[in-house]
Formats: sequence, C-alpha cells, structure tokens
Amino acid sequence: MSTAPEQPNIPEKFLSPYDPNKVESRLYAAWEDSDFFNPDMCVKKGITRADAKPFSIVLPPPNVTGTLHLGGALMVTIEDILVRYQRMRGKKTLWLPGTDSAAIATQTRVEKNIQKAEGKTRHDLGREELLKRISAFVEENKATILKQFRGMGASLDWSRYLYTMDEQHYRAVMEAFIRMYDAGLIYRGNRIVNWDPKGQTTISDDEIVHEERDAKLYTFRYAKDFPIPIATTRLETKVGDTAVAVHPDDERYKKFIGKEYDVVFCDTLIHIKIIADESVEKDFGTGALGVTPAHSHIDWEIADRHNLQRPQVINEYAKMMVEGRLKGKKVAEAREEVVSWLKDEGLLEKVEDIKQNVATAERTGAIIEPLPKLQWWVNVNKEFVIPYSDIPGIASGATTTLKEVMRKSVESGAVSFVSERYERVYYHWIDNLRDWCISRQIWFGHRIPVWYKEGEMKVQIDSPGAGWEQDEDVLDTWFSSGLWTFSTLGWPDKTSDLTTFHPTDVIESGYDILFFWMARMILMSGFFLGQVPFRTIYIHGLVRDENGRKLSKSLGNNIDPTEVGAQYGTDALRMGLIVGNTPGADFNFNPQKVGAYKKFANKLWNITRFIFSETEGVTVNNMFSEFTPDDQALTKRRNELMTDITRDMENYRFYLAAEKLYHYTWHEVADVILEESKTIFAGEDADAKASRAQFLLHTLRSLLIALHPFMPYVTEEIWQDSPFKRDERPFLMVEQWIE
RNA sequence: GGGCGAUUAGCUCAGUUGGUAGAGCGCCCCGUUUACACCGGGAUGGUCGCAAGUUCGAGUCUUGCAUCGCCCACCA
Repeated sequence: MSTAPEQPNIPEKFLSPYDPNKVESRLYAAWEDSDFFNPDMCVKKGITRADAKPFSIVLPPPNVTGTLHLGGALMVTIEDILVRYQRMRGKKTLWLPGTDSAAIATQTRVEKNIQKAEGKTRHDLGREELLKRISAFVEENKATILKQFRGMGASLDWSRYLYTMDEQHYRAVMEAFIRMYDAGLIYRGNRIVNWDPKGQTTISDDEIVHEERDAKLYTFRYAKDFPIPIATTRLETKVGDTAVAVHPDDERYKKFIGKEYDVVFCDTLIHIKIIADESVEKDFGTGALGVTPAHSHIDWEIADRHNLQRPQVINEYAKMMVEGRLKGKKVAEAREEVVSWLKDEGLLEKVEDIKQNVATAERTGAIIEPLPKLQWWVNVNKEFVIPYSDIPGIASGATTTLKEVMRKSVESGAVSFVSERYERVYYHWIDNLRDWCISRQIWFGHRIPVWYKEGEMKVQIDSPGAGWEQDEDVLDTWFSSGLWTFSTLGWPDKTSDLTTFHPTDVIESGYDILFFWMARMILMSGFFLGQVPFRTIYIHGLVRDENGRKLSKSLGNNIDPTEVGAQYGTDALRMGLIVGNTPGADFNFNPQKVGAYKKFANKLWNITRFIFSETEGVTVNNMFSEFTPDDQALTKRRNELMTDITRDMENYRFYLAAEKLYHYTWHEVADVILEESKTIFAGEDADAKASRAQFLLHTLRSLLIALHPFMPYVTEEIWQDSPFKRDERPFLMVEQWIE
C-alpha cells in the first residue's frame, strides 16, 4: 500500500476503504467493556449526571431458541437509535434485554425432536425428564440470538439481562397470580374454552386464526313431529342440543316458546326447550338456532341466560362421546353419519354450499373444538379496589375493573400511540374482551401455584406438605409477559430500579402482538403498580420483500439480516431498514438500498480523510469566531439542520432524520462544500483557509454525532482517531448531542 | 358485517403545521483516477388513483367514487 508522503499524520486506516468487518466486533466489545450500556456506570464515571432524567425501554424479549429475522433487526435498529440518541442527550438511559421461553413453541419443537430421534412422546418421558431436555435445548441455543443482537450494535445493558424462566421472573409471576387470586380476579371455572385437539391444550381467543372454508349448511328437523326446522353446519354437535332459540318477535315461532320436547336424535335422547333470545337473527337460515351449550361460545352464553343443561358430546380428541352409531367417531365422520341418518329418516330438508370462517389454532393449524373445561380465568369485568393509582381518571382507593384500567390508561393520554390510528383498534379490542383463560395444558412454563388434597385447595408457591398435589397446568405465556416492564426491574421487591425506571418511556414492537402483549402489560402494570407500563407505543409494520410479499421460508424469499449485515455492514443494514420506513406502516425491504448505504458509510469515511488531510496541524477551536461570510452562512444552515434533526428525533421521525442527514452529508457537504474548499485551500487567502478549516472540522464533528444513532460503527471508528475525542468521554457513544 | 390503511418518476418508497414535486435503484450522455469508481457533472422521467369542494394557493384539508391490502367479528 502506498502512503502518500504529503499526508504523514493522517491515521493510515483512512487511506483504504471503510471495511465494516474489520471494525464491528472490535468496537462492540470495546463498548461493552466500557460498561457505558449500563446507566449506573455512566453516572459513576461522570458521563451522566446523577440527577439526570431517566429514559428506559425494555426489549421485547425474543424467543430464546430463535434466530434473528428481519423484523427483529428492524426492532433492534429502531430501539437502538432511540436509546443512543437519549443517552447522548444526557439521560440516564436503560435498555433492558431479555429472552422469552416461548413455552408452547419451544416445547413443541423439543417434543418433535425427541419424537424423531427416539420415537417417544412426552408422556413416555414424563414431566421432569421433558423439562430437563427442554432446559438443555434452551442452553444450547440461546447463545445464537444474543450474539445476533450484539451484532446489530444494540447498546443493551447486559448486566440486567433476564430470561423469563429465571428465578427473579418466576417469583414475580407466582406473586402476581397469588395477589390477583386474593383480589378475587382469578377464578377457577368450568367454562367453554378454545380447545386445540392437536396441541392438546386450551388457547386464548388471540391465538386463533379464522380461515375461510367451503362448508355445507344443513336444514333439518330433530324429529318428524318437531315444529321448527333448524339450520347448522355442525350436525354432529346436535346430539348435544338442549334448546332451540328463536327471536322473541318472530311471528312464525312465537306460539312454540316455552314448549319442551323429548326426541331421539341419531340414537341419542335429547331434551329440547324452545326459548326466545334476542341474539338470534330472524333472517338467517330458518330463523331458529339449535343451541349446543357445550360446543359453541354463543350457545354457552345463551345457556347462561336460560339456565340450560350443557351436556358434553365431543372429547379432547375431537371424537364423539355419545353412545350409539356416533360413538367414538371423529367429528367429520360423525357429521356424515348424521347426514345419512337424517336422509334415512326423511328429516333432511335442504343442503346449501356456503363459505364459512373456521377457527383454527395459529400454532398447530388444527380446527378448534370449543368445549367445556375446568380452567383458570382472569375476570376482566369484576370490580376491585385499586389501592394506589397514577392513572389519570382512576383515583387511589377507587373501585374499578381491569377493563377500565386498560381503557383509561390510553383514553387519558397516559399511554399514547406514535401512530394514532392504532388507538381506535385498541379500544375496539378492549370492548370485545372476554374473561381471559390463563391455564395451559403443557408442561414447560410457570406452573400454577395451586395445590389440592382431598377436595381442599390452597394457593401458594410451595407445597403445603405431604399428600398435596400441584395443579397440572402452566400459565399462559402472556400472563408472565404482561409483567415484563416491572418484573425485569426487580418487582415484587421495591427496588431503586423500579422507582427510577418505571413507567418505562417507550415500548416498541410489531402490530402483530399489540393485543397479546401490550394490552396485557397495561392490565398488569395498572393492577399491580397503579401505573402505566410505558408512555409511548411505537408500532412498526411488517417487513416484506422488495415486492411487498411476506417474507417466508416456504416462499423462498426469506432474508437473513445477519448475512446482509456481513455483506454490507451493520450500519448500512440499519440505514436500509430505517430510511423510508414510516412508523406503523408495512415496509418493503430492498437489499439494493442497503448497498447504497454501504457506499454512504465509505463516503463519510472519505470525507473524513479529505478534511483531516486539509486541516493537518489545525487545532479544533470550538470558540472560533473569525468565519468568513460564506462560512457563517454555511454554519447557519448546518445549525438549522441539526435543530431540525433533533425535532425529528424527538417525534420519532427517524426515517426523516436519517434521510436528511444522508442528503446533507453527500450532496451538500461532499458534492458542494468540499469541492469549493479545494479552491480555497489552493488559494492565498489565509483567513479564508483558517475559517474553512474550522468550519469543516465543526461540520464533521456534528455529522458524526448526529449520524451515530443510525450508524454507530463507522461514526465511532472515525471518532476514535479524530481530534474530537475527549479524555473524559472515551467514546462517541457517550458524547453530547448537538441541538 | 364493522373498522383501518394505501394509491406520488420504469421499480420500491419519502414528502413532519397547505406555499413552484424528492430519495434509492434502473436507464442515457459526459467527465475524472492525488478525499472517494463504494466517484463526479448532466439528461430523461410524474395531469401526485378519479371527481367535486374549501383556499390567493391543495400531493398535503373536506366529501364522494374506484382499485388493492390489512385487522376485528363463531350468520348458527
């Protein structure tokens, strides 16, 4: 390599193109070793004032056994930009990392592995052995995701890292269950649940996806002398009917209301009462609804109102439980059997082809069987006294409900959305919220702290003694995730972290888990602390490919952010994910764009090389006041830009700030100002030279600072060999922001 | 059935409170190899989905329409 003799003091690294691969892991290690990711250390080392305003954000914990996908890379980028910016603003900044056990997903995967390798099911292994295997699997896999987050440049405080199955979080979950139970908000009840016959567990309403399928709508009578024909798609459930509901104003059926009939339907004796219920649609089907309380949510509610029997006729394996010709048949076969029986009896009046939305389990794809089960529930409508509340509109000591807590937290503005339109979606969701089923029939997770012995029940963490059996079920993963903003800070202990950093400032996540997670955090934080969990919700959209298609392995268009980062550099990847990405909207990711930002990193590198070589021997003078009129004008323009950028940062417009900085750097500084400077430096005017030298140095310094949240690596790498570096602040990462 | 969003250059998208339309990539021409070929200069390219309204002025606000997409909802 040639080292130009006329540039003796320029650090040699600037003479060859910027190479991210030579820089990134070294710099990340240096940052991490410095302890400046930890706000306490920043205070201790004099970087942050002890009385500085705190800024905190929790990382939505990724699946501990997962790998980083592009959506995750976007999440990390946005949050790191936010955090680096706030840290440079001088705030006591905490970004708290963690990983999630992802109970169902992880257990399913381990079970599958065992099935493949050993041909055994979890029941062959037993609970204890399975949990051991899962734990080993987690240990083996968790390093990957943590390494990938580091690779993105994430300035997370690893000293506070928490895994959802760690002791600290476990205690929080147990405590939460017990306190909610004591407050009367958690109850055990035999109620209709969404049962996943494949996964053999209950799932919540939010874990259901509706799929449109072709179905047949059958119109039939229970018996020859039954007065009202009814329509249904699920003939096999009709052996579980206990009523026929009609609309109270329906002239056709008014005269039958209150009458009761005993009929033998497909070998099963059923007792049908004709009832009137407002929920029945007069114009659909025959205007009469066969009520199957045990196997339909709506019918269950009707049964509540009319005090009906609720015989269960389908079991956990989606097979018929009745005697006779349907016995033991799967639901689909049973349906065919009922059809042929109806035909034989001359009871089938009509068969129509319709489109139907079928509820399926998001994870296993199985068709959901609604059936009654003894489960644990959180009552979202029951009143309780909130001992302490910071939530506007709910006073300390007031009587309220969890639903009201969720609504008021947002309505009052205590929690606000960066994209306002999500607020209405949120209210809509709350209004339709039913009691939350929190028990799951899997083994990996937080086991319900309830003990039984001879009909007695105790709610406590440890076994009450010999002969007591613990509840078999574990808690819904979202029950524990809902505590995340404060369990990570040490709750239920009254820690100084909790006082300092809660409520957190921002939660940042994709809209796919808005309700799963964010709404539940609001619920939990409101109940346990009387606080909102965060003040601002930043929702990012789905990352798609450049043609707007979803990224998926099966489509073959999956993009591994780690590979992209290795090819173009992490800074370029971050820019490619941010520029043009509006909060809340889906985003099409274009690898070519990332290529453009790789060039940009190099451009900045070369701007540095030029400026350093032209200002050889010049001392940076922050108080310099002898600017030429031209340089005064340029300084004014630069200052205005920085003010503008700061405003964008404060308002979460990172996509704009990044683009403006890009444009200014390349097309104003490099293309115009540097070209013009060549003439000045070649000329004779010493004052103009001195002025321009100071201007260029000040400008480079500003650019590095403003670009650092977006492109942390290249800016830090330049800074480390620049005259801007100060002894008391060894990294650009902890330098002060310029407004 | 209810709600939400989108429609801007060939492609993918920005455009923050209304003030003569922007970026990346692509395409064409020219130049440069002592900051940078991970380069520079220039050119081409848009009736901002359609229609009406408010305004001195509308991509931006209002209304209607069209097309596409998403979310919610168990018409059994």
